[in-house]
Amino acid sequence: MSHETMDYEGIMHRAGYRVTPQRVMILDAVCEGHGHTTLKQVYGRLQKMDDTIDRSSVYRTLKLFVALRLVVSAETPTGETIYEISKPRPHHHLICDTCGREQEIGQDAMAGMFALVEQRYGFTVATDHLVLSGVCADCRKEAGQR
Amino acid sequence: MSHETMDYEGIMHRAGYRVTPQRVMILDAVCEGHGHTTLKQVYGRLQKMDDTIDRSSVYRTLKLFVALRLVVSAETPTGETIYEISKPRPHHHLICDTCGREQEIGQDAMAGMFALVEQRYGFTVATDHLVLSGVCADCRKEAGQR
DNA sequence: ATAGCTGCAAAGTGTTTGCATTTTG
DNA sequence: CAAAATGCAAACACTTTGCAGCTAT
Repeated sequence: MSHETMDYEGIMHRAGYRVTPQRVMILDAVCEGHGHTTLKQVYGRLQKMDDTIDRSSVYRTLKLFVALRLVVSAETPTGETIYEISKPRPHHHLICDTCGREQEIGQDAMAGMFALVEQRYGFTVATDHLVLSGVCADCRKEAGQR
Repeated sequence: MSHETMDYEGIMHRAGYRVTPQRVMILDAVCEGHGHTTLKQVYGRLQKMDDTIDRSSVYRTLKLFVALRLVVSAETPTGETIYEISKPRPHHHLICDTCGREQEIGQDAMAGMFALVEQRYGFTVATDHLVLSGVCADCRKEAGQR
């Protein structure tokens, strides 16, 4: 879901926050990531649009967006924080250790595991954006040929 | 597995690294965490044993231990890096958002999900130490009573 | 003996905060 | 107009690095 298809202005307004050009640009920049982006990448994209925007605004705004659930953040196994426009349905990611490619997978791939954890340990999982690392199909095929 | 039950000296030695008192102390301090610890906590414990040990040694050593697979590291959903003595079998953790308690769960809880990801996307998951957040059984019970 | 490790100090990175000024509603 | 957001600069926290001296093998 790109931010144009969601009522981000309404959400921000209802929560008592202002819609400033910077905030719109930052949301745009997150969208342009198509999937994950790091804060660094967001900041880089913003520089091209308007180089007066400050890093601290990006930090503040991203944090706000996550609080408002306009944006989701997650930690990769290597400790990077990544941001992404919220989707109507929770989803997760696979990142290939070899080629670095990222792939999105649906909540249904996790549903069984979450249910199992709930059933077995009585623990209700809230994590809605997992990142798994491993080796993708293509890279494994290539590795096999060698 | 506490480090006393594994041949850490042999592992280090075979890999061409020296077994120094600092390294032994750091491994001890990770052990004392019983489950997760942060670098900060490890450093705190070390201070009580020997306050001449330097932070940089802790950073270096922890990194070495992870490379040697004596210690496993993981990222929590909040972006903290946690360390833990390697266990013979991979396992994962549940952290309760409400009470903060940590619970260990076996690989078998994930096995089905990993297999599904493999089958459906051809992606071989390598992540061997996941941390899920959510609400534990006790806290949910309490919340329900209110 | 010597390659490797440690502590120290300094430099990097990444992130947060206080405040004057500007802007939104 | 008032409240809130921005940019700036400084502070902060976390992590890495170069190097001289020390230590395990």
